[in-house]
Amino acid sequence: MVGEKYSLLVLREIFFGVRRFDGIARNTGAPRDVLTARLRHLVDAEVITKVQYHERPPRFEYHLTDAGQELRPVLLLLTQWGDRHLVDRPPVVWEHHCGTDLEPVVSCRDCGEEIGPGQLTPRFASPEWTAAGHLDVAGS
Amino acid sequence: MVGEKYSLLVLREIFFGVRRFDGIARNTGAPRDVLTARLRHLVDAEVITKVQYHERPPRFEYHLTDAGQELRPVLLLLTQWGDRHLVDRPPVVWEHHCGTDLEPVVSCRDCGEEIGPGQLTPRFASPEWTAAGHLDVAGS
DNA sequence: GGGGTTGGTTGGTTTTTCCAACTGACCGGA
DNA sequence: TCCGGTCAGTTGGAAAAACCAACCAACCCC
Repeated sequence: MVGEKYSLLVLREIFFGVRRFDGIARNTGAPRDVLTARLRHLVDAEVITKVQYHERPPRFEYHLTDAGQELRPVLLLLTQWGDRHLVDRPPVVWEHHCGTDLEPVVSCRDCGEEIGPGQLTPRFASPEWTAAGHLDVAGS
Repeated sequence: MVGEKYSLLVLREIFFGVRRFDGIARNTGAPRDVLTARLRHLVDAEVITKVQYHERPPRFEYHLTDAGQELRPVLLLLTQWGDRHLVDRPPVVWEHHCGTDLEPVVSCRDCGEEIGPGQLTPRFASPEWTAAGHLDVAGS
């Protein structure tokens, strides 16, 4: 989903409130035909929906579904990472309704501790993955 | 960075502990030449480093830098989203050192509240963005 | 000495992306 | 009524990227 070029940028724009074809095209720099394909794909994946805002000619806006809304934390975190490592100064800050500039933190629901390195071990659902050498964590 | 095909998958593998070329190639399904390019790119971006583990012939492992480690929460959250919306059952769970299966939550550092829809408003660093109609949030 | 592992590179084909131009249906102003 | 602009795409051809199978060098173990 997010591995396709521009799909994350498209979502970013929609999170900003830019919901129309031309606006998204301008802000992402995506070629219009590629954008058409991406939007269709995101609609198919039920991340966004096409909402008609004008009868004739038919004009549409792209709105987030509930599933799409749940991607917001991912974007927020990715943005934070980019702000820290890729740019000098954050080009945009999100103001939280508590009045401060948002700094998102990720923590464990159960113990409340913030996630840091060395706290996690993966456990795989089906043993055949590892057995087939398909995911040989050990041998590396 | 993450928009390029396979780069997120490569990082996932390294987070799993798969650090060598052949293992990453197997688990991601990336063509070897593409993988070569991605790894080089990630090294250039200082997300991972090439660590020699054998002298002759020279053999390398790819390890996360500090910046790379900080991408882990992003992957965790993205995985959580995929588990919820794209697959039936999570193929892998991360065990937190507190003893439970990790469910990551994102919250505001200042007020501690979990991030939900409708709590955030964007503020842009340079007004020319909006002024140029380059990012016209309003007009949509 | 034969087979397997490892970390790539190479050459040629297929798939995507890119880009500029075009379309059709409107709207507002002169 | 004509002219320009907006909007959401579509089209065709060129450029870039991905894909794939084969190859390579330098080991290792038996």
